[in-house]
Amino acid sequence: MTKETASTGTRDRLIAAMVDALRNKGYHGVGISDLLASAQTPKGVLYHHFPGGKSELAIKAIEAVAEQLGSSLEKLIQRTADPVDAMTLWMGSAQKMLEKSNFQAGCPLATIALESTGEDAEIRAALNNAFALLRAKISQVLGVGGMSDPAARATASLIVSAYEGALLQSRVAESGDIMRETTEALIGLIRAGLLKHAVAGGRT
Amino acid sequence: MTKETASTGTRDRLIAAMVDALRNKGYHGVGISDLLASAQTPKGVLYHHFPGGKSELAIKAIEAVAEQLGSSLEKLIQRTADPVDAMTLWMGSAQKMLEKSNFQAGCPLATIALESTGEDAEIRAALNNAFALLRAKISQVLGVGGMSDPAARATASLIVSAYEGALLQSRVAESGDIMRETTEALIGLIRAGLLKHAVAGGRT
DNA sequence: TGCCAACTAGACCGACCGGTCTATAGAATC
DNA sequence: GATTCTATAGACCGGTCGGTCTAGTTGGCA
Repeated sequence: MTKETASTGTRDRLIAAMVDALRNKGYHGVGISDLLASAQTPKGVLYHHFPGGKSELAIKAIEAVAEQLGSSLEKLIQRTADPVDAMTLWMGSAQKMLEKSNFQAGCPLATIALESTGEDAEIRAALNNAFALLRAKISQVLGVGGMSDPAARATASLIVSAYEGALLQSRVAESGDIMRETTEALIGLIRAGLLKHAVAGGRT
Repeated sequence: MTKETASTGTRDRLIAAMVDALRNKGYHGVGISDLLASAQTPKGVLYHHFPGGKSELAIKAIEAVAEQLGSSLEKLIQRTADPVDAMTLWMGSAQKMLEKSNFQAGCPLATIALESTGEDAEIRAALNNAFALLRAKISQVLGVGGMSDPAARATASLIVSAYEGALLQSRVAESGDIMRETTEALIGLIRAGLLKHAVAGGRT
C-alpha cells in the first residue's frame, strides 16, 4: 500500500499532522489549512497524495495509529514478563504522554470515534479495525497469562474501555488523578480475580 | 439561574437540540443552523437567550445533562437494593439507548470532552464538574455497599471510565457486544473483589 | 536531449460557518 | 392608551471551510 516513491516524506508528514490533530482537537476541529501549515505543505500536495481529501487522510492516519499502537504493544509485551504488569505500564505510558502535553494529547482514535456518524462508514470501519486489533492483542496476552478465552476477551474489552474513558476524564480534569485511580482499581481487581481463580480453580 | 419567564420553552428546546447534537455528532459537527432547524427557531432567539452563542449553549447543555444524569442515577440507586446491581442496570440502560438509536447516540459529555482544548476553559470546567458529580454519586453508593473511601473513589473512576470507553467502542463497532463484555468483566471483577474482601477481612 | 510521470505550488471558488443587526410582535407597567 | 421590556424573526456579513484547477518543477529513463 505504501508507494515507496522518492518523497514519501511529504505524505508521512501529512499523516503525522493529522494524527497530531486528532489527538488534540479532533477531526472537525482541524481545518485543512491547519494541517497544511503544520506539515509545511501547499494545498495541491494533499489532493495529490490523498484524492479523497480530508477524510481519506483521516483514514490513513487511523490505520497508521493502529499499526504503531499494535507494534508498541507487542514490544511492551515481549519486554515484560507478567501480562498484568505490561498493562499497568501501558496505562502509565499513556498517562505520561497526556501529562507531558499539558493534558492536550489524548488518544487519536477516541475523538474521531465519537465524532463519526453512521454515514462515515469507512472511517468507522478503520476505527473498528483499530480497536479490534487492540483488544485482540491484549486478549492474547491475558490468555498467555492463564485466562480462559472468553474471560480474556471480556477483560480486554474492559481494559481498552477503561483506558479510553480514563484518558477522557483526565483530559477535562487536567489532572492525572483519575487515570491513576482507574488504573489502580482496574489492575487491583484483575489481580484479585486471577488470585481467586487460582485458588478456587476457576469456578464462577 | 433559570429565568422562569413565560417562554422557557424555546430556551429548553435549544438546549435539548444541543444535547442531542452532542450525542450524535459532537460540538464541531453541528452547525448553528442545524440546531435552529431542530429546535424550530429563528436565529435571533439563540443569541437572545444565549448571548455567548454556541459555546454558551453547549455549557448550558452540559449542565443540563449533568443534572439529569445525576438525578436519574439517584433514582436508580433508591430503587435498587444492591449497589453493584444498580451499576449493572446503569450500564445496561446506556447500552439500550445506544442500540435503540442504531448506534448513533452516545454520551453527550464524552464527545465534546475530547473535542475541547485547553482554551475552552469554561467548557472543560463544566465537563469536569459533570464527571466529578458522576464519580461522586457512584463512589457514595459503593461506600454504602461497604467499600472503604479510597477504594470506592478509585472504583467509581474505573466504572465511569469503563462506561465511556465501552460506549465509544460499541458506537464504532455498531454492536452492543463490546459494551456487554465490558460490563460483564467489570461487574464480575467487582463482585469477586468484594467477596475477597469479605472473606479476607479487607487485607490488600 | 527530450519526454513523461510524479510531485510541488498556490490562486481561486462556491458553500457554509458563527455572529450581528434591525424590525416586529406581544405582554406588562404606568 | 402610551411606553417599555422581553421574545421572535430573519436578512445580512465577513471569514473560513473543503475542494478544484492550472502551472511549474523535478527526476528517471529512453
